[in-house]
Amino acid sequence: MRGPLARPRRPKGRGQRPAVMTDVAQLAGVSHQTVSRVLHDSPHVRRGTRERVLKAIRQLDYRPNPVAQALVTGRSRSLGVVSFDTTLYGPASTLLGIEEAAHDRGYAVSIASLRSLNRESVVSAVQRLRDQGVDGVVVIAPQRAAVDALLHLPPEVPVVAVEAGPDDSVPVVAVDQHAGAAAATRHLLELGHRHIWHIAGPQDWLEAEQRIEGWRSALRVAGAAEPPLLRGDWSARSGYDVGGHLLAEAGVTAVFVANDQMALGLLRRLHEAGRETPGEISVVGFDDIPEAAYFTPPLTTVRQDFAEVGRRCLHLLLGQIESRVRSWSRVVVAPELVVRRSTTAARDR
Amino acid sequence: MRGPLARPRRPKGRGQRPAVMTDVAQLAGVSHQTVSRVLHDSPHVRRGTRERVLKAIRQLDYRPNPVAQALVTGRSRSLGVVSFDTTLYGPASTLLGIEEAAHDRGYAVSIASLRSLNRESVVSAVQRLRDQGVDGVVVIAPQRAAVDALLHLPPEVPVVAVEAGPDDSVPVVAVDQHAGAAAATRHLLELGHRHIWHIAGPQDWLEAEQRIEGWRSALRVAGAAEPPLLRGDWSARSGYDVGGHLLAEAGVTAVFVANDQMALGLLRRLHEAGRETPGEISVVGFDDIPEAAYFTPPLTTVRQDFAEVGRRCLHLLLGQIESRVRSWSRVVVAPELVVRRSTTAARDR
DNA sequence: GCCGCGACTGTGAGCGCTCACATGCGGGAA
DNA sequence: TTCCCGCATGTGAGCGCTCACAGTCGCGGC
Repeated sequence: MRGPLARPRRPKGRGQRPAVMTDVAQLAGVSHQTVSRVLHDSPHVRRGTRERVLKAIRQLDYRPNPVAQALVTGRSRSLGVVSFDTTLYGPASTLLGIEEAAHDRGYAVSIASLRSLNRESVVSAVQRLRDQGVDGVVVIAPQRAAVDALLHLPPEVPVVAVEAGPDDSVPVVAVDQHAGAAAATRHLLELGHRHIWHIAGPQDWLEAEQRIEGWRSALRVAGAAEPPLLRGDWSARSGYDVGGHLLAEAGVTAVFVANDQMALGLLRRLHEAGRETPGEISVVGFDDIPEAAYFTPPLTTVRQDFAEVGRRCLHLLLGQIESRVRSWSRVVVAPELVVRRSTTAARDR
Repeated sequence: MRGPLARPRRPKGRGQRPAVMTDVAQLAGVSHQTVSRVLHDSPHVRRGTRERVLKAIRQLDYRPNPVAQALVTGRSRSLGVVSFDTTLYGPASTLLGIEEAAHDRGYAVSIASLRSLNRESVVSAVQRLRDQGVDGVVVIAPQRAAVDALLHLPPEVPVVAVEAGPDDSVPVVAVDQHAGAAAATRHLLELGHRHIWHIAGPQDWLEAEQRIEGWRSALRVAGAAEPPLLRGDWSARSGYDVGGHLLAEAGVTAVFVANDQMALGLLRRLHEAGRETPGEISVVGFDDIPEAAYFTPPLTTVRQDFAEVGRRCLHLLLGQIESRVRSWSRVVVAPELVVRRSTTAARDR
């Protein structure tokens, strides 16, 4: 365990070999079991004994070997996270939320990133983590393929998913995409816009679909017409490209874009075409990435608390691990509309 | 190891307990040692035997228990990464580069994120990873404090650092900040600008200091005057704020900003003040985040290949682990100026 | 004065694997 | 034929720890 330089098994010189439990026991004049009890705060240790052991531990700078512990207990106190692209703000923030919460609870976190997104890759990433000894896994991969994969997982590994749609197979933590999208749409409607266009994310992303639904339902409730659906791929480039089509349409005054990057691309496109935002066209994004407040114009968007999602995932997962039952639950965190300057009232009409 | 649901030690029912090496040995009619040999591609196994073993492995869906392997070999085939804010594009990309490369080499990756940045926090993060059993650690924390911490690490743990300044204590992988900054400055100079301002990052960040040096040296070479140094904190907000000061100065026509986010803030500020970019003021950023191409205007910036940095780190680290020597080296990856539309020739003069 | 019981401590096995070594076997050199 | 050697395989110890159980000790009750 203690690393490459500790090799030569049992260097006779006693020199630098990290102390093990027996060393502590010897120094304290007790058995290894007593040391273990002290380590685990067992009540049946006399005060004096405990103190002697503690002192020996300090003296030898002893640290329990987690690998040995894991071998015997069957628990490694480590978790795995599989994620698609941790370079993206959302997943990165969720990951950070998980990591910090895990750390606080004494768990380590291993990551496995997916290069491609299909059932197989997700299953094998989970398997890899599993083989590596983690006690549980959280899957950040809100795509249909990933959800599908979750159903094909060996049932004995505790799993929690982020945004995994309505399947009841595993516990899920999700932001209420529907509500967020509806709020964005309503905001535009309330400003007097009649036709609210939507640039959606890719089809296989659940979040994209849910945002579409939220948009639709808000439109329906308001009795507003539903313009044709536009699709991007989350990138600024795609927002820019789709913006081109939008420009070709007459009378576009309001667009709800499924994420901030695409909104940025759209803003750029509109600017190039000399269309004023929000003067002529109002734009709402989704996510509230840190840069959104400094776009031109500052972007009205829907904030998702990714870190909170991460934290919730962790708690759910630990609950599952510690209770040893594969429970089912769905935790929803609320999004928040943040109004900035990319939206304004519809002109006259 | 095999997780919570495998508990009851030795469930007599043989039922679902994952197969262990002995099971395979029994089924194949060989000793456990032969199974181990097959697993490690030892040459001294007769072809027929090997095949029987392989078949048994498949039949039982046997997978070696990595925890047991780690216990006996003293190697866990896992690496740790400590990083400051993995939500930022740079660290996130580097992390991804490391993870993918590690995966390809059969190593797992654990993360430890730093909530605050000081010597102590870095040391304890490394210690934590270490205690958890990793074979080596890469530190992504290009701040003075982190470099300082690197010097105080127990010498027996293999470490590689990202951007850790000129100290010769640990191997380092870094982008050539000096060259990048100089290229950016030169670009502006070549466009005919006389006064190139610089908005730098925070003082304790090595990258910030190196970019300042690059800027200065390019100025010096060109015999250009050096305007007062401005400081931000990497955030768009700070770029916006510092932009305010810049506005107060007369005759500012060119600004080299130490990262893209601050450049975004500056762009925003200039826009609000009605100053045209690049017409009146040219702006260059640093990093080339994916959004930079869609800023208004598209940002001229210096691209850093973060993923490559991650990959190089990994190779250096594995070299160190596998050779068991703490070598020293410094790998430099070249940045690249990418010219877009936020810079243009100085007007007349 | 003896039994029993709780508080404290020790003993040994075993987690699943690898390492060092022992053993068996067949074939070419002497 | 005999011997030796190298290939193929097996054996046993032990990695550092926890679990289950087995003491040991002192004290109150009958």
